[in-house]
Amino acid sequence: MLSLCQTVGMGPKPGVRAAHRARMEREILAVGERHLARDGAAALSLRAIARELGVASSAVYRYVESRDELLTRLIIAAYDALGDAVDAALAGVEDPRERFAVIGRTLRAWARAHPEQFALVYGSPVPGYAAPAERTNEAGTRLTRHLLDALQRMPHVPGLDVARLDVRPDTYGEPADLPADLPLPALTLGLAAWSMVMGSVTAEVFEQFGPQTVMDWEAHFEAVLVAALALVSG
Amino acid sequence: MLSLCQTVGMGPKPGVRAAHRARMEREILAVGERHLARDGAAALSLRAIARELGVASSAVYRYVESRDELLTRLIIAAYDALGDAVDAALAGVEDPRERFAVIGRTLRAWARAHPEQFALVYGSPVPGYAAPAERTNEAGTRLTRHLLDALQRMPHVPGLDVARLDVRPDTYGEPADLPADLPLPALTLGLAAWSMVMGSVTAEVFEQFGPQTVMDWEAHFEAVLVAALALVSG
DNA sequence: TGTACATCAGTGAACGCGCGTTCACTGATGTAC
DNA sequence: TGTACATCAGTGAACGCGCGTTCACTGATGTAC
Repeated sequence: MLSLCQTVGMGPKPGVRAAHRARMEREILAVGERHLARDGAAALSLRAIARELGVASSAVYRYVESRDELLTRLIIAAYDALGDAVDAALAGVEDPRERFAVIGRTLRAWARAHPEQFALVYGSPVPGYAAPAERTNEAGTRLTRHLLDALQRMPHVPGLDVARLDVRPDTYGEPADLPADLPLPALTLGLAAWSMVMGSVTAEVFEQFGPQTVMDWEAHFEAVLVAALALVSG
Repeated sequence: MLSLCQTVGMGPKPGVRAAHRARMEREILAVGERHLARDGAAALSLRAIARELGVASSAVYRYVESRDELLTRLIIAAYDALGDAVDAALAGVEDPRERFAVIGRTLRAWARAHPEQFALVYGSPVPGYAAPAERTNEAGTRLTRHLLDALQRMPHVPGLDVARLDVRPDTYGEPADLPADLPLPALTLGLAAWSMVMGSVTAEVFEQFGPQTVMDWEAHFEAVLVAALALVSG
């Protein structure tokens, strides 16, 4: 891989060191992800990671500024893993209603496969740690952008009399990614529909409904998607 | 209070000790709640509680079996605080649709006032700790019982063509509290509507929508309640 | 009412653990001439 | 191509911290006669 880069001449030649450094950074992140998945964010420990890598605990500080900085990287990695999954799942899907459903299904599948990562980004915040928005924002909004795009492009056929939604324009702000031409009721119902999807995934992954309530989550979730879409788009 | 009990003759007389013990138990729980609110469940520490009470760390073990047992008590206390709030708010409200809305509003108000308690019971699970269901179940289902009761008694006018909900009866189990005479589509839509409410509260309290998206959460939440009720009950 | 004994609350020291982070250091890898 | 110097990776010891939990103990509160 090193020689390949040199042969093809891409960028400054990496050298043995740069290659090792890149591999080490990847391994730290990978081990961190495994520990996260097993023990949760609060228990994430640089010493434990060093131990597993067979290296002195101080060596990790060559690659990572601090525990909190590693947490930040793990958050970004989680957002990106989910974002990549959504990108892949959306490929070739044109109909915006179907795109909404695909985003929901992908979120659910990813959350089930990586519950601790899901908790890290969409669950309760890690106490004593606040992710630096300027580093996480870009990865964190990938899913949201797809979602708002789909909402904007689907037909707006509210599933209820919108006059009953007593919402004024200044209820919502103007974040960078919010499409300006999304009519107000569609925005309200879109957020509501998405909260329904998120709430369902959360209920399943965190087992909020207690035992013996929902037996077939797959079927229930498909019904939730139908209801969510009916709300926004008829 | 002590003398009162003796005079009225309720049960075995408490004595100075019993009174002190009861007060101590209350204080430990209260300090625990404050620490929980400030630092989160993962940081809950018996030593810190003892320190604040001005007592040797070992003394706490007279009243609490272990850290995990205290966590269990705090979970039950949180469920009960929310349950009490819901009970109080529901008093005098007859219309089941309004009762559904009141439950939602109370949940939101309580979650905003006690975000860490909310996270403890409805957020990501505490790693390395599983609440013993036999102790938490009763308090944990108080809200659910009110909810299912309201769902059962409200008119069932689905907000969409129920034929599109391809849900079979065996999608759901038969937990003790699930009313048997709740028709299948109403159950599906009820859970979906409730997920929407929960998802909205979670989004607000955990700030999942990013900055500058929803400015007036109060107004947005009222719209969510309207949408939720429209889904189940027209 | 008074005394002997049992129960309980709280102490303080200790065990053993893991953590984040720093620091002076050795040895290997790169770079400039 | 060879040499002198700068950079980097990794070591191991240390600092200071907080934690849960146990244990033998003192002194106060209750109970039975």
